[in-house]
Amino acid sequence: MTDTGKKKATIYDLSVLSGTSASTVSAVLNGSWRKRRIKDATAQLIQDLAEHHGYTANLQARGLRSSRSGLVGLLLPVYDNRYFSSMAQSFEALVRSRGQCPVVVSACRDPREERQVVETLISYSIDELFIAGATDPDGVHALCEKAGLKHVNIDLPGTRAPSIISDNYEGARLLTQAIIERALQDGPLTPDELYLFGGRDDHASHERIRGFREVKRTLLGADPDACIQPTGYSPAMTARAFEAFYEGHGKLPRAFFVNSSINLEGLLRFLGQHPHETFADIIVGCYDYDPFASFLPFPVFMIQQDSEAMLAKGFAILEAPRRAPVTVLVQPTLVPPRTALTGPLDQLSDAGGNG
Amino acid sequence: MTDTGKKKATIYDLSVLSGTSASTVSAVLNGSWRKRRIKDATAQLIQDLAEHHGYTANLQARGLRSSRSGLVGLLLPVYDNRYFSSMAQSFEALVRSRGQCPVVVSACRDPREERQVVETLISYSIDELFIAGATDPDGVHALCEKAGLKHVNIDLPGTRAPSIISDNYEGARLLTQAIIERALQDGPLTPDELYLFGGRDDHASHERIRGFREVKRTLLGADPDACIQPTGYSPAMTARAFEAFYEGHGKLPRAFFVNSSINLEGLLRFLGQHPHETFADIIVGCYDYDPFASFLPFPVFMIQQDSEAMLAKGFAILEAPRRAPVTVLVQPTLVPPRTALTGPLDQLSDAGGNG
DNA sequence: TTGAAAGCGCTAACAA
DNA sequence: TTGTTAGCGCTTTCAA
Repeated sequence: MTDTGKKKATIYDLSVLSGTSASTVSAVLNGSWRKRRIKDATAQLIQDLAEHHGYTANLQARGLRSSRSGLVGLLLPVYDNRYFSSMAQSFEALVRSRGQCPVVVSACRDPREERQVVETLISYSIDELFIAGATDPDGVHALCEKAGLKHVNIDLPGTRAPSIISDNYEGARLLTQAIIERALQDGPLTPDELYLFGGRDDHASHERIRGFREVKRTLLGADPDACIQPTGYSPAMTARAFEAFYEGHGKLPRAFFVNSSINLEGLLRFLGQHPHETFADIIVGCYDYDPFASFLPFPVFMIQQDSEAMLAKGFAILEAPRRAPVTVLVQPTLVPPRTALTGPLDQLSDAGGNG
Repeated sequence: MTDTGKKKATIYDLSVLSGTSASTVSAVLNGSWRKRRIKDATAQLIQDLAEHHGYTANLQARGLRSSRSGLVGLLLPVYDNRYFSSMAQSFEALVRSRGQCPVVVSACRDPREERQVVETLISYSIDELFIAGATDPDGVHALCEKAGLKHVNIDLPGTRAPSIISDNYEGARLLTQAIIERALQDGPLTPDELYLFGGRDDHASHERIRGFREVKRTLLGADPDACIQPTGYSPAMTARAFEAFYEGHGKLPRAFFVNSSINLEGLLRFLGQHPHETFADIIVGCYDYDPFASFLPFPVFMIQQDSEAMLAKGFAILEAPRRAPVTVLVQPTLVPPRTALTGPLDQLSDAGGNG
């Protein structure tokens, strides 16, 4: 780091300094020198020089030339909840451990934005793309396909690309069963005392609703259609749905299944408007894990999805020679109330973060 | 999008098709054509052709040539908590609204990793860097300086670069006062009933501790040193600290200040090991905002930092002609218990996310 | 109003 | 074991 400023050193600077050619320098500095049979002494000299002058490769130039970038992308719908933020956290570690550079982007569940973002990533010649939560997976797939970009869907059942999805049906069954069993401890439960809130017209919601209805019918004998209340994926809309229900019925259902932690935030906004003693005896199941939600003043069962396993499988599939549009199911876990699990942060040293 | 495959179209393909030169195509496609006085008809023709063939610029080539990339970086310590994930969310929106491409990376609070990540970003010729939570801001600063990369520190008091920081002192005062007032409702509070847990040897912790002690001394008349319990920033370590305290005293303090949401997660892990009735009457202040924490079964006061304002100020500073290493203070907000605020997600249409 | 040409920093044949 | 050379796709003078 003696070079105190000016412009960044290039392989040409180094070739002059070392009295070798640029291609020799290039080979030494990008690791391909062993197979180019460059003398150890030459390599050593160049490496020392590079170190001394604080050389770092211009990755845009390298990428331009080799049409690869060392970048691996993760496309998220949003950052701001524990499911996706912990997925991003795991992704970072995984990609780094493979010597590549993770790039996380979000597209706000907007199909236009999704395509736009993916095009940008393609323009940077990213090497692989993990798609977690696109509203239009097949549109994104088409772009990737066209650009020859390897990609997998994470927790998203695309029909055209390999997909690793959480077993939403099984998870919903687990969760529904847990809610019912818990509710039965407080006395008999009639079918119209158990609702499902949240979700939208997507695959995950369908599967979860299917699992919910099936278990409910089996255990409670019936499942009136009115007990399914889709609200979309937004805290505000979910809060309104609870408010409407409350106005109509004078209370919340005794027990309910909430389709995601975002919907659960909607419940909180509703609760914030009312004394919580009013709802002291509700029982909630949430399809998602958030450590704080686990300690709310009523029982909250949660389903924790194994995003680390999904990502790992994703890499495995991308590495495999044949990449048929398979669908891999990953099993989620039931988390009982008042359970604070460890997360990806725990793998860091004195991990955690300010904030 | 008629071109069904093969290689991506380049400006040369388009120049042949349009019967113009590559430089004309380039100018038309990068928006500089008005000032190059290119005929409207020519521009239109080329744009149609580009559209038709699904042309997208190779950003690595553009970046290589112009040594800019359109990329704006945000360096986070970690993703997985609401403070940073919501900062990432705001960052995305802000950068996109300026027509640039946000790149979020994390460095796990590891100084080596931080420098490494920043070097990578520099190698991609990113245009600006927001540094939120580096353990070694001045080391990072040196790298940026050397590369001529414009950067600001967010919630981090670097001495060498402009810094926008949350007013930790004032926030801690607000929070401490709120805790004390609330505790006094349940009866008199002695100085040894109010503790501070969490934090480490960093600027933010110092400021918060200073604010805490000052208010405590003013309102309660004293502040024994034993009442400050630094635990580092990790849920696991914080949980152990609470466990140790509990073993020693047979109870938790009546009221305490927790230094971050990560430390608060540590409290949860501790609580998960004990019946919560035991702690039904504790009063907690948390320096950070998490919507779920707001509804825990005991009063939780929180401080919400205004990361959106910090980022916005950051952009303003980067745009200003003179960039002295100023320090800008941003005021945080006190959030009373059972208050679920809106977040950056609410600015999306039917926002929110699966998971 | 447009084109020709040079070159950003790097990689990878192909020669030597 | 190493050097020469020809680009990767784009921007940007400068000349026409």
